[in-house]
Amino acid sequence: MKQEVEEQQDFVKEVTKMSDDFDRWYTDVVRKAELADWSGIRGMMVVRPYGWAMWEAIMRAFDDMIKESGHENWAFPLLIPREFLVKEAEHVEGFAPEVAWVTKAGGGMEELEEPLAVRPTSETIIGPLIKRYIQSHRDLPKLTNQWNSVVRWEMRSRLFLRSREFWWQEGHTFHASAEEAMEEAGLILGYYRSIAEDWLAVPVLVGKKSPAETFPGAVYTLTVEGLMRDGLALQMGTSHYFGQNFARAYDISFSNKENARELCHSTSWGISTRLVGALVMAHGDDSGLVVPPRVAPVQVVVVPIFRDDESRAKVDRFIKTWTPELKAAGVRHRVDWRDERPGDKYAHWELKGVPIRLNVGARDADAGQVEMVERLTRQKTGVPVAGLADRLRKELDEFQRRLYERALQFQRDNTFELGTLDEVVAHYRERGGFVWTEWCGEADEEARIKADAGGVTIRTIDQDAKPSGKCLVCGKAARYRVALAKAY
RNA sequence: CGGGGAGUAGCGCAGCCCGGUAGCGCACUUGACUGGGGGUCAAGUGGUCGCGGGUUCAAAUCCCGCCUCCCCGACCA
Repeated sequence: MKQEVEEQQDFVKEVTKMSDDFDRWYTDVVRKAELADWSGIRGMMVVRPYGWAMWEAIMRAFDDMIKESGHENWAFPLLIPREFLVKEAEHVEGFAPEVAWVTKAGGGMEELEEPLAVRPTSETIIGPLIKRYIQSHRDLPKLTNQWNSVVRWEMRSRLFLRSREFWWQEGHTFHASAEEAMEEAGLILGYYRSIAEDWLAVPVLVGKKSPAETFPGAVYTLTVEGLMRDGLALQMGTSHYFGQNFARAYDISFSNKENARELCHSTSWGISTRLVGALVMAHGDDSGLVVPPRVAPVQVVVVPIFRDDESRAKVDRFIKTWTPELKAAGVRHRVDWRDERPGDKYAHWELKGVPIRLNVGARDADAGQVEMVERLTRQKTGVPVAGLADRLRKELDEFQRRLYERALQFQRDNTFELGTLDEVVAHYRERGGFVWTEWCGEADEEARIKADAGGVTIRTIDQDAKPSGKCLVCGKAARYRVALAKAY
């Protein structure tokens, strides 16, 4: 027996409404739900335990996936000698504007003979180091990954989405053949899709980047693109195939079965703490966060309700009869005994997006039940404590599924099909979302879209589609079916 | 990095124009009554006024330099 809550708009009062100002809403939620803060050092953030715990859940999930397929974690240096950094011309050109340099060191701040770059990504240090470990075709594939932070000197920053330092994983793999390397890039993209969809409950478009959006130095870049609730797209993970570009620059080669020297084929791929921002912007509402159960630091919060020592003791005893069962069942839960009023606690945990709250008072103890309230609809349901752990696991699975369904519906409602640049320009004057259209493949036409439609870019190319129509810009025969969007 | 705005208690702000030794709300502490959606009352704690320099008998207030944050642009996971 479920009862609807009449008015649910204003339960959490300390967050700017999403509809009033999405950017302020986002910042309010990230800070007030205790995910992260600015540090006072320009562009550098502090990730707080509640935010980091979500990243930890993502790390665990992804780390399990790559271990399963034979990848190994390494640690490579933070600082990259200039001579290494500059070897792959296209790559350097792409990253040069945002590299931070160490030029002085020691007590006397002595000038270094060779400046050291703080890694913006590690291709250029891993390349020259990994070649030591690759001699023969028997040493391949080399499937490496590292969990670390990197520094990119961004001019404008946003919590989780763009900061001068961010935490991520960067995978770097080396293969004996192009086919195998391309397969690797595709395998990882599938993992990224799973992280986004199965774990974060964010549906994504999966495809290839246009040349203009391809990672510097890559032959091609694969991407997963999510849609945030303000209609902007967010790149949630990329996987790059390098061909032999990096192997050539760093002479990463091996002896094949015929004892001939051959260059490796390599890939790299990454997902970052940006995904925590994605989860906020894809699921949040005017009351704050809504956290997908699979990555939720707290899946179930218990709010005891009592009025004196006697009822407090009674409620405490009652709660202790079933929390061990929750623990055994792997339900991440917390009992909130803080000395606050129940209403405060409700608002607090709603802002933090905890999927399920259990209100437990003396009445419930007598009845052998709890009052279950779920975060999306705030529906209240009386649930007997017999079999509570199983029930909660079912509810959490259901919550995860509904969150994904809701996000998928949103994505569908905000995905359009248009044929001409004029239509695209008109569309983005009014709203956001993805627009599928067809494109000839020329860089000038791509630049034209960006210029005319106010920053709209090609987010991804559908690799399976065979276009039959005309390019939206020039009207010539189209070669690619592409998804457009304004993006973060 | 260009244009605009701002830094005063943990948070949000007033005071600055017109110099005279620091204030309000929330939070916090203690106590009482309370407790199923952000309660009431009372008494308290907390500040080198972003940093450095200058002018002055005297600087949160005026002048110069720097740092940080916010908004708008160009660059980006």
